Amino acid sequence: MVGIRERKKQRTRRALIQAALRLFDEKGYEETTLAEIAAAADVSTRTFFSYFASKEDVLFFDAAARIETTLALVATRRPDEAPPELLMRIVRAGLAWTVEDQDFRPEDVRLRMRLVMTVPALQARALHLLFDNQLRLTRALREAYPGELGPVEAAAAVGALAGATKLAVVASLNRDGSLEQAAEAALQAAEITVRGLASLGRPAAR
Amino acid sequence: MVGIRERKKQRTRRALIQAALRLFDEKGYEETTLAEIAAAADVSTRTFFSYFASKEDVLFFDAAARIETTLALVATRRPDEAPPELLMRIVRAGLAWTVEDQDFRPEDVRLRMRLVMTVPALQARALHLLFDNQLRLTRALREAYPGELGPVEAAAAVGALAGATKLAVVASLNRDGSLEQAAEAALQAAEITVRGLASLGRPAAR
DNA sequence: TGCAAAATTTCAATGAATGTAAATCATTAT
DNA sequence: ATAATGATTTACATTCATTGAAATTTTGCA
Repeated sequence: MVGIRERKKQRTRRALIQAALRLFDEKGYEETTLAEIAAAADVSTRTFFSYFASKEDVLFFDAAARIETTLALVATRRPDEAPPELLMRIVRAGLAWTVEDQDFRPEDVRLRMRLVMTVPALQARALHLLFDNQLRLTRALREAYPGELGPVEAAAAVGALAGATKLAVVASLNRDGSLEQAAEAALQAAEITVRGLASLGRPAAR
Repeated sequence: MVGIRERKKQRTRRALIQAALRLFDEKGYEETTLAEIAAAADVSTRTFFSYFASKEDVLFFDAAARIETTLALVATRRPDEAPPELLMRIVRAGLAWTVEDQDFRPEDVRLRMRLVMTVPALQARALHLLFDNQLRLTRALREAYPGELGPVEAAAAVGALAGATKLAVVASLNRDGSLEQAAEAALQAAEITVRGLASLGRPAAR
């Protein structure tokens, strides 16, 4: 499993990611060609596609790992734990993962986030991945609460939490920028969602 | 405004849409080339791009009209109307628009929905449009409730409702298929969201 | 009718994505 | 140590979406 072959592949993969990040930063996403990325990582253009399915995908290298982790979390559901509690644990774990990324420099984490938020093609890809994960999470949630959670209820719960946190994060980043503030906004949005939108507007219960 | 010129353009636009729908249905989305669509509508390939910005866009011909209508609805906010009530009105209006499409045959409406749900590129585009609309709706909502609604609260409300209904619709369509049932699921999901996810799991309050 | 603006077509080019066959290279069995 | 094996990479060729520029046609109006 850890032969020269495997390690070389990991090195190439990382080289492609780093090359892409650097070039996207220097010249912009659409202005950077695949040929340039491949050249900067010292592989042929064709080889790029045996590592990533598309130009967009190179920036979502951790997507698979994230969804696996999320689904694994659902399996840790405690017997007395209601769906909203479990989902809140998942939200917090997801935010933590983003804020403290161990594999890449904070600089690169911010760069990636900026790219994903500003380049339409990347935005679309991100939303698509997120959506796919919501579908899978919904299914997993129903399995974690057999008989207790109807299809519409599960979809509503997952969709509402994901939608609220997503929009809160983006709105926060658009307004000021700090990752920590965005995470804080996401948490607030999640709490509002659990409590119910009805609590908005009139009561103003602080 | 209603000169020969305008009407001809509308006819060409419609011809492109219909040709695309037919070909996508017959051969599949990726198997259909722009050249074929243009040929079927009797225009040059280049002309396609003066009507639609991309191959994907031909299936989202009503996106602009929808968002305009939605934003206009926000402006009809009544003085005593709380945010969740206004948002529920918007949700219902959006569902109605989808279920009763006057411009196209129900057959084509279903076809389009099937395409958007199954073709990754279209799914991504749809999610991107939806997301953009949520950002605009969030901004409009804050303007409709000046001083009363914080940025996080507005984002949470819009995101939660949009996320819940979206996932409920897709889950419903994946399970059985009828548009009416999907709309019903969306309404239920919206109500759950307004009431709060906390109401799930234990209480089971019918 | 005849001209100016708008729309369309033609032509050319770029770049992402994919298929294919030849060439490389780590690993394994002899 | 070496040849066979299988995985990877490369070089090459092609398709197709998308865009720019110039040439041409169509339409609205003086």
